[in-house]
Amino acid sequence: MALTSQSKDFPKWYQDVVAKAELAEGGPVRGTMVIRPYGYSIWERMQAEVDVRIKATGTQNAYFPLFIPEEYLQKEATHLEGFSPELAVVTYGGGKELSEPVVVRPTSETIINSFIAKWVKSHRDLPLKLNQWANVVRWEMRPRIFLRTTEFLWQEGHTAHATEEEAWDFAVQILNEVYRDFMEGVLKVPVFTGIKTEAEKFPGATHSLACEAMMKDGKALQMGTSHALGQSFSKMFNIKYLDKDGEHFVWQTSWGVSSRMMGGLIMTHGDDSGLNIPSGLAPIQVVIIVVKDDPEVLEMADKISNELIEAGVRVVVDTSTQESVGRRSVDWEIKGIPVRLELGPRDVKENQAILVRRDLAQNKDLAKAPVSLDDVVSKTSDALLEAEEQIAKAALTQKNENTFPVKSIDEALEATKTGFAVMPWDDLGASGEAVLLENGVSVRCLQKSSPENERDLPKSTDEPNLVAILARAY
RNA sequence: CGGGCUGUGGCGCAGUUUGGCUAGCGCACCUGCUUUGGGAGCAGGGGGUCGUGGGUUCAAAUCCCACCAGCCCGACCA
Repeated sequence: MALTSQSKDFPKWYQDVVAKAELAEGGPVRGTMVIRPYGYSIWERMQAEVDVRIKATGTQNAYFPLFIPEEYLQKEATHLEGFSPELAVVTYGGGKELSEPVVVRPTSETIINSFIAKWVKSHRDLPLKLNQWANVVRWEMRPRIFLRTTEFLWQEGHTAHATEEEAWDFAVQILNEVYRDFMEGVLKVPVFTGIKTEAEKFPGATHSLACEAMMKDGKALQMGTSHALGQSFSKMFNIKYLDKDGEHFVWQTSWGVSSRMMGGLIMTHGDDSGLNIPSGLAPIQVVIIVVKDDPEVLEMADKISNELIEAGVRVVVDTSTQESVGRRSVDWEIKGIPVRLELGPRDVKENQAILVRRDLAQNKDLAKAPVSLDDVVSKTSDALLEAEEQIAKAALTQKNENTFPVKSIDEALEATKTGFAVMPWDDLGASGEAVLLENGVSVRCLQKSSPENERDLPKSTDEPNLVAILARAY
C-alpha cells in the first residue's frame, strides 16, 4: 500500500512512484509503455518548454515517416552497425511479404538527410535547421519504464551547415541554450555537460556532446545529446551546395531529448512521499482540498481557485469529499503537486486556508502554515517560488556532495558505488575506460579541467588536461 | 542459446506435496449508513474457461504429456 522507501529499494521505489502517481504503465508488448494522462501532461509541459527554446535557435518543426527503407540505414556503415541489433523490421504488409523490408525508425538521420539532399542546392539554402517530435523504436532487452523503453517519445533535430565550425557551434548552442537551460532552468536538474569518448559516442557522429544528471541513487542518467556529424551523412546522401568556389558537402548536426527525462525528473527530485515537481514545470501547481462537503467551503474554494487562475496559476479543486482528507493529501503528494491549500469549515470561519508545501513533506511541521484568505494569492505564489528554489538547491547539493575527485581506477570504482568520480582523462585513457566498463562504470563525458564556465566544451577528446566524469549509468 | 522459477478475478497471493463437497484471502470495485483537519468504519454485493491442448480417474487448480507466455541468473550487446 505504502510507497517503498528509497533507502530500502530504490528501483522498487521508482516503479511504485510511476504506478501510484499514475504516470505510466507497461503496454502489452514487452518494453512498450502507456503514458497515462497525468504523466503525459508533464511530458507536454516539457515539450512546450523545449520546443520554444528550439524555435528560438531558428529551427523549424516538420514531420518525417515512421517507416524507413532498410537500404537507407545501410548507407552509413557505422550508423547501421550501431543500430542493427535493436532494429524492428517490417517484412509483411497488406498480407504480402514485402520485396523491400522497411525499418521502424530508431532515429531519422537517414530519411531526413535523403530529403535535405533534395532541398539544399545553394549556399542560400543554408543553414537548414529542422526538428521533429516523434516516436522511435529500439528493441530493448532490459526495458525500464521511461528510462529505456522499446518505443519512446522524443524530439530529434537535424541541421545542415556550410562550414564545420558553424555546425560545431550549433551543436554546442543546442546543448547549452536549449538542453542545459531547460534542464537547469525548468526541470531544476543540474547536469554535467561534456564531450563523449570514442567508445560512447553516437554511431555515425564525429563528436557527441551530452548532458548527464545524477540520480538520487548516485547513478548517471544521460538526459540529452547533441552530435556533430561531420560530413559522413552528407557524403552518403550527396548533400551538396554551390557557392562562388564550387560544390561542397554540408556539415551536419543532430540532437535529441526524450521521454527518458521523465525518469530523470522522478529520480532527481522524488522522495519517500513520491514525485516532487518544480513549480514552473508542474501541470498542476496548486490543489485546493475541500475538506468537507459544505456549501460555504465549496463556494470559497471556487473563489480562491478563480483568483489563482486569474493570477496565472495552474490550479484544480479537489471536491471528492467521499474520500478522507488524509487519503487525498497523500495522493496529491505522490503526484508531486507543489502546493496544497486545505480548506474546511473552520478555515472559512477564520478567513484562512492551510497552505502545505510538497517539497517539505518529509518535515510536516515546516510544511504547513495557515494563510489569510485576504492575501492567499500572493502567499501561494511566494510558496510556489520558494518550493521551486528549495527543490533546485537540494538537487544541486546532492550532485555536489556526491561528486568525488579521484586519482586512480581503484578510487574511481569505490567512488562510483555512491556517486560520480572525476579523474584526469590523461591518466585514464581508452585502456582505463575499458577496465572501468568491465566493472560497470562508464565515462559519462569529458570536460575541461578548469573551464572559465561550464559551457565551454572541449572540441576533441584528444585535448590535454581534460577530466573524465565517471559513473554507473542507467 | 544454457540453467532455474512462475502462470488461479483488475493487482498481489494461498490452495498443488497427500486429487474430493459451492476455489479462498488481502487490496481495488459497486450499494447503503455513519464519517471527513494525514492513507475511515460497519453491513451487504458483483466479478474466476485456475495459461492452452490432450491424457489418467467415479472425480483434476491439484497427477502425467506436449505446447505457449512471462520472470530471474548466465551468455551476448551497448
